[in-house]
Amino acid sequence: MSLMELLPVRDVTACCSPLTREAITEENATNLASSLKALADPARLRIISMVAAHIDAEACVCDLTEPLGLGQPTVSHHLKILVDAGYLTRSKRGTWAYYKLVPGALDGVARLLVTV
Amino acid sequence: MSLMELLPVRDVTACCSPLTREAITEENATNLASSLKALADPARLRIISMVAAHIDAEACVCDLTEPLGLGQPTVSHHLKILVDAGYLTRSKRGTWAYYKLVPGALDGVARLLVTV
DNA sequence: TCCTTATATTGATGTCTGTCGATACAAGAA
DNA sequence: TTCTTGTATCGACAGACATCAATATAAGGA
Repeated sequence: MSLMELLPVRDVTACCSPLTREAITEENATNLASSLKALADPARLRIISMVAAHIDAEACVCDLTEPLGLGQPTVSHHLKILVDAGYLTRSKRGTWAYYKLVPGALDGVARLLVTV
Repeated sequence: MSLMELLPVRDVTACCSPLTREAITEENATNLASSLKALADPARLRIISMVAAHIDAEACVCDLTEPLGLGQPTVSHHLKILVDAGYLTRSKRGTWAYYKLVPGALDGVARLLVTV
């Protein structure tokens, strides 16, 4: 239920068939809920969208704080949640930390929701 | 940010293209986050899965409380959130309230997440 | 070495959320 | 009408969350 015990979304989505295809287990429901919770915040959705739209599809913290209108610690906090959940990767170059989308992560979640 | 001011998921997903296709607006991010938040709970994911798996793809509160292991007020609370978010419909017949999936609601959310 | 810059972490605060027990409401049966 | 049953709402409580200011860490430059 908390955002702290997080299985990477890749592992969460590898396990099962779509929600409405067969009854989900309690454990898988807990894991999927955690992955969705990591996504279910306006700032984090915008971060994902901004990273995808940025040059080379990567962005550093300094690219995000001003357009988000949030403090740097808050942005770092959201980025950590997205990395821990497996939606973003972090790579440090010099003093900068660059964040990129994990290919297929969002698609894995989408696959579990779809009904067709 | 709260679960209380909720736009039906149908309206949320009608508005925009996938998250990673173009930068999402602040308002659309807020709406999508609310729709995802309604989904991001183990009990509610299991409810959706159970309703889909039930006979005639509908279920009443009494069908859900025991398998969920939650009290009746708690289940009613979760159902209200899912109805308000536009994932379920409620129809009352006699003393029973029957809940059904809203066709296409989950697919609308999935469409916004997908990157391909 | 010291300074500067970019990022992460810590601690605190107000708000939100999931759950329950108690109660209210609704509808059919006696 | 009264009783019973299924569901909804209310009030309370503990835990979780988003945010910030302050501080710590890391890495390059002078």
